[in-house]
Amino acid sequence: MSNENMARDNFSNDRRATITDVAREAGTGKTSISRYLNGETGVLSTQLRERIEEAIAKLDYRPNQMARGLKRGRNRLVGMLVADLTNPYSVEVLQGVEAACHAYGYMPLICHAANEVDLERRYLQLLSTYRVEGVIVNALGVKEETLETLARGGVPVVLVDRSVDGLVTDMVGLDNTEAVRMAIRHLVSQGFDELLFVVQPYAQVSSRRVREAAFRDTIGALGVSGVSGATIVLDLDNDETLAEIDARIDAAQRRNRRVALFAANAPVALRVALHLKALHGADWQRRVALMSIDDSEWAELAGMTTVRQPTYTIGERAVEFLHERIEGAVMAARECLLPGELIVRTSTSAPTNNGGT
Amino acid sequence: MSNENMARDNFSNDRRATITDVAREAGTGKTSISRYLNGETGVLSTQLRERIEEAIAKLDYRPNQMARGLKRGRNRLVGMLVADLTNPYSVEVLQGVEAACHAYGYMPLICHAANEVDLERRYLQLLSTYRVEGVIVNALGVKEETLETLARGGVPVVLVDRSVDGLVTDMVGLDNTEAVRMAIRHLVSQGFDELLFVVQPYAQVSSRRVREAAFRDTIGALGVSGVSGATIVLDLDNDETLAEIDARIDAAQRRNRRVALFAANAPVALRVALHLKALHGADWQRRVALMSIDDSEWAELAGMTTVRQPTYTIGERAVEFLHERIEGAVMAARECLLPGELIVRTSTSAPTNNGGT
DNA sequence: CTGTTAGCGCCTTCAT
DNA sequence: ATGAAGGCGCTAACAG
Repeated sequence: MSNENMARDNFSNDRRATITDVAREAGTGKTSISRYLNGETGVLSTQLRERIEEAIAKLDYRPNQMARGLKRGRNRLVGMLVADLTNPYSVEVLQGVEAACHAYGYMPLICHAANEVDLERRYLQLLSTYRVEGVIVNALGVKEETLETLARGGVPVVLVDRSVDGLVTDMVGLDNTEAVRMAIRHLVSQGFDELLFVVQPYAQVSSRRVREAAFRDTIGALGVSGVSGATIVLDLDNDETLAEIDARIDAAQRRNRRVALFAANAPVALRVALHLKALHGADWQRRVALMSIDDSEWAELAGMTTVRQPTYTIGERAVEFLHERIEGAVMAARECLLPGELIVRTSTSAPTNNGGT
Repeated sequence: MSNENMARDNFSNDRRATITDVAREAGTGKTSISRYLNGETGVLSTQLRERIEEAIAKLDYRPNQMARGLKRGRNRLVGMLVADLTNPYSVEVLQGVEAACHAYGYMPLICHAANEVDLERRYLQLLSTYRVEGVIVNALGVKEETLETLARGGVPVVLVDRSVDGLVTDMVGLDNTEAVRMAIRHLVSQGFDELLFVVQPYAQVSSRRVREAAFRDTIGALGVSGVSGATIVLDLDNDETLAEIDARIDAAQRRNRRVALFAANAPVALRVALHLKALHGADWQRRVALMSIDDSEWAELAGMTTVRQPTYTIGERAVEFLHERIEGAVMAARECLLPGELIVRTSTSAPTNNGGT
């Protein structure tokens, strides 16, 4: 037997070592190994412990989590279902989730629904079959029977960013209402008096609805001050809906209004920016002001004012909620709304009131 | 008992139903249930099958994957270790991986190392304890003992984008050499004659080294034609290294050279762009040409020329390789280098040769 | 302090 | 065509 293979080949060639192998190697029973693994130290004689450590090292033994989970009923797995990893928001939340999971000793099982309801359902079922101890869900929003089944089956669920109709669970996200107010306050203070809120079709996504409602309400309350606004629904999969934006801007500028576009999230902002650039050329930013919720990486490059979400904290908080639930806490569903932060950049500085034609 | 609870409460209240419960409910043995679950249809009488289906539905039974895996030795889990989810490249590769995994019936366990070696190692170990059947790794690049242990332990490993010193495994990524050549060819054809290649410290990341080498070689071969170039190492965590870029540009322009910056990847491109913007203002793009490898979402917005990587395909191919290996294929390590695609935009159009001062 | 004995939920011969 | 029994790797009572 070649020298370099010695270490691994001691016992049966390929198969990973099991607790039994270790016990045999250490000349003891499986129980002691198990105790050692579970940190029940101090209950083992020093010499036994040493023998065990040697055996483990020699066999390169790693306890099989599946088997442990099967036995004790908890596998430390938590599911994290993300609607769209393409959205930087999700990735940032994810980072918070991951960090918190590690702190609590969970292993996050990340699933990416890619905005497809079928995938969402499929992953939810999969998570269920893997017996995750809890699930953090950035749901697509559609009433998902599987999700409800999970929740009713005793698996803790905490929602992120969006709530789901008819499902009462913990939920954590941005304080959308206040965020929108903050943004509008800023725009108005900068002298803009015609605000165009651009949002994707609400579909079932609660945060979009809430943001739009907040926009409408705030504008309504501002009516007397001469500030007006309107909502434009933009379908990212349908370029034609972009035309309405142009029309609105045109009309307003013709009336000599100082127009500002307010995108409900980063994907919308990007699409709008691309469109405006195609329309007005490289210096489109001098033609129309644009801000958005979500502080994406290119916002700084474009000098676009944004409301940054406390994404990382959202992720952390979600895990905290989940952890409490997993530990057995029983209480009414909680809602955690975190404040956004206004990042002022040049895009909303001087309302130059540059006319239309 | 309230009516709405009837469905779930039939058998013991909370615990998920097990195969035994189903067998009892269907008035048969566990074996038949198992057979049904494994699609050994045609071996079951129609009526038995119906009874089983009813029982499963009634109890909302889902087989426990952990238990199955424990028994048959394969749990259909594959690990996907991502160095940095913040990099859109990774997310795109991920999508290919996910799609392919579904096609093959694998469940991808996604782990995010967040550029931390400790995390990388920890996740690798975790994946090992969960007995994944294979791992796709976008490694940090450092010589990772754990990775080697895994591979030698018989777990198939496929590397993405980067290779790891001293580790021979399948690997799939961009054809960096050709990509760089293509880019340089483009720049030269556009009239640029002073090319500055900006890359992060190579550290252990093979793709960076390869790209830089390709740049140096290609420029070298071009020497006669009056095209020159240099490599600038940019540390994203140290703003001071940006100064060198300015100095180089200045010097070259003073010599009346037509300068183009060539970023080795998206993060570098973004940092450089931000810097240039801070330095030259909103119309920085008229002052200096910038292109990059990686076609990030803001590239279109900035009108930046790029080489787009076949990210999705890379992910798919990685899973294919892994699958073959899991199925037991034995052969020498393969290397799959996919071609990039040049996306020409305005940033590299007219080398206006705008002087320095 | 340490070892023995039952299972966890499922699959797989092996009988029937 | 169907069921009974044993065991995957591990933990958790019980005994010693």
